[in-house]
Amino acid sequence: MPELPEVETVRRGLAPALEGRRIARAIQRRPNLRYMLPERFAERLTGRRVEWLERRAKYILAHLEGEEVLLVHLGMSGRFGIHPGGAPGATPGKFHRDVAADGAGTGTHDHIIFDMEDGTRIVYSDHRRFGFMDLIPEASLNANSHLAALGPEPLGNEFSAAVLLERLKGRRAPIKAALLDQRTVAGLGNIYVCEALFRSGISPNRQALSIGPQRSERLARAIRDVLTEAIEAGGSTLRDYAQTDGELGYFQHSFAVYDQEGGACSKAGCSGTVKRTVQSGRSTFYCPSCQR
DNA sequence: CGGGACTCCTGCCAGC
DNA sequence: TGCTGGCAGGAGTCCC
Repeated sequence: MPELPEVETVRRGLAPALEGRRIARAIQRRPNLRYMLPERFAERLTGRRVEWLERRAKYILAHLEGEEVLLVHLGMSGRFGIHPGGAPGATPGKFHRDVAADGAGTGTHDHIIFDMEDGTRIVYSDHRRFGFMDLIPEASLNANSHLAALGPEPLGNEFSAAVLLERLKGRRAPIKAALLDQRTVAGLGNIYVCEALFRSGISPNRQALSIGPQRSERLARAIRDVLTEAIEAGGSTLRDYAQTDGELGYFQHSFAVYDQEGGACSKAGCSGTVKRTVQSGRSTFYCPSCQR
């Protein structure tokens, strides 16, 4: 799933179709995603105007009219498709049919559908169903269990080398695991952790507590740089992820180590080979020769 | 409490 | 061609 850059790309893709627009009808095609959907979920969304879209870590927050927030996590395979004029009723002669003219929203894994008042159909699909949605009062947003423990936004002002250093202090876990923990820094996932560690020349096996001010400086910069570049590239496209418009991000062509097992290390002057190992059940890619 | 293993679900791909 | 096992961008829960 999408990590921070992919989620940000999705947010940007959805914004023009949702912000300031009303949901004429929401449809839920199953009672649960990863978790049970809230009571009367579709009913409560129907007729509501979306004020604005925000991203926090890997979450998309749709602030709704009426002081409620639709919280969305894409999990591993969640995606939104936007179909202009795809809603039933958008085309004369097609009124009150559940199926859009182009069939959008009828796939096995099309779980949630938003028919906007301008006729745009927005379809949420998620074949692995690790994603989820919730509907929560605006006032309790910061107390929400999904959001409360999140670490600093790596692209925000609250993140710095000093903050990172503080958050790694005393932690015996490998730095790779510490960075995947959303309480350390919010929004990183397997790809960008591998890439940031490579850029900063830090071994994924190094204990988090052994990161000093200098390495923290390099690591914080690498995290910011790699995320920024990935967002500019429209995210990374693997297997089952695509942007809202079906276009593909292209940052995957810039991976230095992720999924590059056996490849030559791209660091200038390094003759190492990219290695794959497994840490807490997840693949780690790194160059043993220049990452220390 | 910190940290690691296991789990949820489905699809795809390599290898036999 | 068809089956099987392994793997996938996440993260909550359980257990030591």
